[in-house]
Amino acid sequence: MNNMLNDEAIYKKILKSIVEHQLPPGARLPEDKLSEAFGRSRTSIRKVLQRLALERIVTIEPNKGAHVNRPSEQEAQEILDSRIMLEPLLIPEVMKYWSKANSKYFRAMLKEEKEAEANEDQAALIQLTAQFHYELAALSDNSVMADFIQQLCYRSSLIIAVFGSRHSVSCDCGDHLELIELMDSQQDKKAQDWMKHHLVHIKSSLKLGVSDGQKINFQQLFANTE
Amino acid sequence: MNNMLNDEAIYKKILKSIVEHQLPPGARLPEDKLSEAFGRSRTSIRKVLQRLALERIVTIEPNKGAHVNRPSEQEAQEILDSRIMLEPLLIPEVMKYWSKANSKYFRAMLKEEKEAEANEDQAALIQLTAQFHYELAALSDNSVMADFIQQLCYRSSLIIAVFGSRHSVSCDCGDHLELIELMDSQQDKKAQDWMKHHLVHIKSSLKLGVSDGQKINFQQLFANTE
DNA sequence: TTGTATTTTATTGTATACAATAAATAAGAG
DNA sequence: CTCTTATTTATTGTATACAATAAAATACAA
Repeated sequence: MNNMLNDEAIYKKILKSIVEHQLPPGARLPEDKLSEAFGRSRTSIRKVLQRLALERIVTIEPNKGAHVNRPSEQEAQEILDSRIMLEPLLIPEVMKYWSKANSKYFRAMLKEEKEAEANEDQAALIQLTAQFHYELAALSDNSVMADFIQQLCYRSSLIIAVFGSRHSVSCDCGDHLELIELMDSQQDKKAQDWMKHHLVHIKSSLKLGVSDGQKINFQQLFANTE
Repeated sequence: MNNMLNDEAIYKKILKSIVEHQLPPGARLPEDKLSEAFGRSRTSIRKVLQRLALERIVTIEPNKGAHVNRPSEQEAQEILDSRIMLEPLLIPEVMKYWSKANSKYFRAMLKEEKEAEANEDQAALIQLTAQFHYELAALSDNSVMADFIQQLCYRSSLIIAVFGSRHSVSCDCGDHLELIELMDSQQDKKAQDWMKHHLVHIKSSLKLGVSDGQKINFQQLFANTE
């Protein structure tokens, strides 16, 4: 049962549901419904929602409550641009401590990715793709940077929900393997370049500039074509 | 009067006091005392403290409440290393939009810094030094990065409180002016290098490796020297 | 005294009650 | 019927009450 989860556990459950698109951008998160679902008071739920809000996973509007954040086009670009700047920069730091054990661990993760892909388990696939990036960053000896990257990965999941094509999420299982191989063979510069291109590719796969549901042209949408 | 400040205002007041070292690292932040001081219920105060905790300005230990964060040596290094990585990277972005108006604004800020220095107003000096860095970052067209830098600047203020020499805080009023002049004359590369050296200099001015009160060698300290 | 056990005090953790606000519905005027 | 204005309903905002925990002070035995 869900009974008597602590705040951290509630936080993780909600976050997971959002990252895996079970709770899509824009979804309302009413305090009393969640309170009932988790068997805790609204106080605890509010605490969790406020945390998610500070991490920009959720937005809280005064007197209107919490919703899953729906990133704007600008936010999407800023987040991807940040990742394009930062993640390649961390590669050399990661490679300093790169070991056989690391390689094995990440190859196992890629296998899971492949399985999720085979089973068309979209939720698991999204989760694993993000995990790959932030666990890699966590191998650098700078947890301040790693935590920031992790947050950007979670936010990227929202971006994909809003602006992603099918291509955005499933394209790069093969690609991730390439990186591991470059790391194994100590090719710093190539690994760094790979990461940059990988992220640029993800960014370019987004359907930016399509004004997703914000200002719909009803004239065009319902034009009489009979 | 302080009566009826909203949460944001309370947050800013507490943050300011911490950044300016009125509330030093390690200081307790009891909910009921703050609640009384601001004329609001503990609920509001808790919300603010939890926000500060997520921003790593404050630490909250279960059943022990909130204290102003006392950064470890490792945390200090990670934060400074992050700034050394990131702030020079943002300089080109900032320079794209650099204008006469910006120059004027920042020169005015430097004037305030000088005044604070002349009046030996340590609090104002610390605040202005941090402000210089994060307002500069805010000129880049990436608010995600700018917000992160801002947080690192606030955390740096804690680092200086713990590991800083007098030198750390007051050394670089003249220096900041040099940067503005490089920006005015569009010397991208030099401005970038300057920023890196500036931050490296700040880092090296810290008294790291002195184990500040953590694990004192009493044997050595009270060795009989008579 | 010194060390342990017990009580007291101070402080945080959590739930709930009530107030305030926004959204949805219903009522009434033109 | 349409638009505006009340009224109701649902939901969030805030304060407070009480429980749980940790720290401090006291009492007691060796």
